[in-house]
Amino acid sequence: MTKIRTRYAPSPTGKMHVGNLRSALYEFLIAKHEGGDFMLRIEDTDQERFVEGATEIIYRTLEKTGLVHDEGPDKDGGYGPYVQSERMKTGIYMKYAKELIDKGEAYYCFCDKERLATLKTEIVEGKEITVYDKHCLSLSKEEIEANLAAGKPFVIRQNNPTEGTTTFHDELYGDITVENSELDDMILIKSDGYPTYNFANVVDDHTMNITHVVRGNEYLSSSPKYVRLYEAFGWQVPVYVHLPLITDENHKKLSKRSGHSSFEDLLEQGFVTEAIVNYIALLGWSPEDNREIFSLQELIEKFDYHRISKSPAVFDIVKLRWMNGEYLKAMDFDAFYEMAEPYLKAALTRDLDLKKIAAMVKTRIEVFPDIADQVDFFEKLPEYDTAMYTHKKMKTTAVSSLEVLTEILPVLEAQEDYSNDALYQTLLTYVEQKGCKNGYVMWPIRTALSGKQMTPAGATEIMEVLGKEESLKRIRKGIELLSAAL
RNA sequence: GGCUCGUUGGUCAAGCGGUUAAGACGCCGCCCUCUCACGGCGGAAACAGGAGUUCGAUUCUCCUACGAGCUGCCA
Repeated sequence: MTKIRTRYAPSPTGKMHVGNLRSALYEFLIAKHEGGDFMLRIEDTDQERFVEGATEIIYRTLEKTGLVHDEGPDKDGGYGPYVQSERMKTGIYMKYAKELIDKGEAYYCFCDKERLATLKTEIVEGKEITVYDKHCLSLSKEEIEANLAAGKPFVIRQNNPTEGTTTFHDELYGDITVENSELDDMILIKSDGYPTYNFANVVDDHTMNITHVVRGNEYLSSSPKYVRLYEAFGWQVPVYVHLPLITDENHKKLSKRSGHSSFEDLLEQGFVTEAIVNYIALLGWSPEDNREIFSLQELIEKFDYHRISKSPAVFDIVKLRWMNGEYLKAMDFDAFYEMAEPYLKAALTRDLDLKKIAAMVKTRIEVFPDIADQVDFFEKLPEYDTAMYTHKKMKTTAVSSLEVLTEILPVLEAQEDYSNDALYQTLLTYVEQKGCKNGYVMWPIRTALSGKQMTPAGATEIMEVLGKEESLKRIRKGIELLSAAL
């Protein structure tokens, strides 16, 4: 069996969106699962849409996600160049286009915009539907020569038959057959000399020995035209794997405007790379068992592309958040701290034990920005309503809380050891004396310390972090507020 | 409009002629607990509709509906 070669062929037009990333991931996995090669090819044949820096984003993203390419512009594997604009300079596309012309499978077209405009047949949903009428196919050799000699702008179009059908096979979708009359004579070479995606893609995939063409579903309906190109050249048609679309919650194709769907945006929102990769791997593919958490290495082992689904998948940020939380919980503490520290520092300016706080928060957040809301009370006691002291389950009321706080204050004032363990012992002793439930005592103290309904830690842990002075200050404040309210 | 593809709970999905139709996220309830979270247990929630084929269809075929993609000198 020949070695599998797949490719990720993005056009450098901006950020890498989740759909792009998933294509790259699947292309990588399909190759690596079989010990094949994965390559990167930059498709920059549209100079107008080229965005400065976009190529760098592609490199950075592939590197960060671990989708290491075996060949690419920066890693010559003998099939270069790997950038289409550079390939064009070698004359490769024009050479093959001419070969097609010689075979009668393509032809020069000198039609200008004005003539094309007369072809407009109908307008559907604001878009003009034009079908080229093969006008230039009937040009004589002499006319063509004359036009060329006169320097008249031209394009080269594919010459598709008007009768019969074309069938191609997709690994996921099976055989797809279309009437040749539906195939319009698409442009192969643009008037600026650049090849269109349609042509460059076929030429490059063939000349770079790509065995499995893996790409988005949006190419499914134009694939018959590509297959005709392969056949016209007499080249072996590659294995096709068309991937289902990823949509937003409204089932619309993920768009830049719907926001936050690019890989970089997700990182900014506090997601970790591994979780993002893991999540998108499951968007359109599932393993044989029920497992959901996979490292890249494990994905390589398990990824059988025949299990890719055919229907589109909705990108669910809520589930991604859950998965990210799973990754944070499983993360080694030092690694977690390193990533959490900037968020901690942004939220806390006092001198507090950030590591202790990080540990508290680790199992309680899904993404890093969640930290702010969790720890804000350490920084500053918020304004709070004394109604919070009344808690049904804890059987506490404003009156009972005032009593507890008043009784415990001198004890805490006398206490020297403000470690969690020591404080906890002290409070338990008090609970025993009183003969009440833990919560009856803990709730009012925690409330006074935090001013919040919920905190990432219990009363004694909070005191440990806050320290004696601040803890007492907050408890006195609680007594003051309760007294005033009663 | 034409062509192509798709359609299992709100979402991701398993299923590939016979099942009480998995599992996960989310949601709800209970337990655990120094509040919340974590963790544990449980619950509500689905085969788009209609014809066939078959002893039997979620699984196969056709039609309809809905959705999406393409219909660019964009990829």
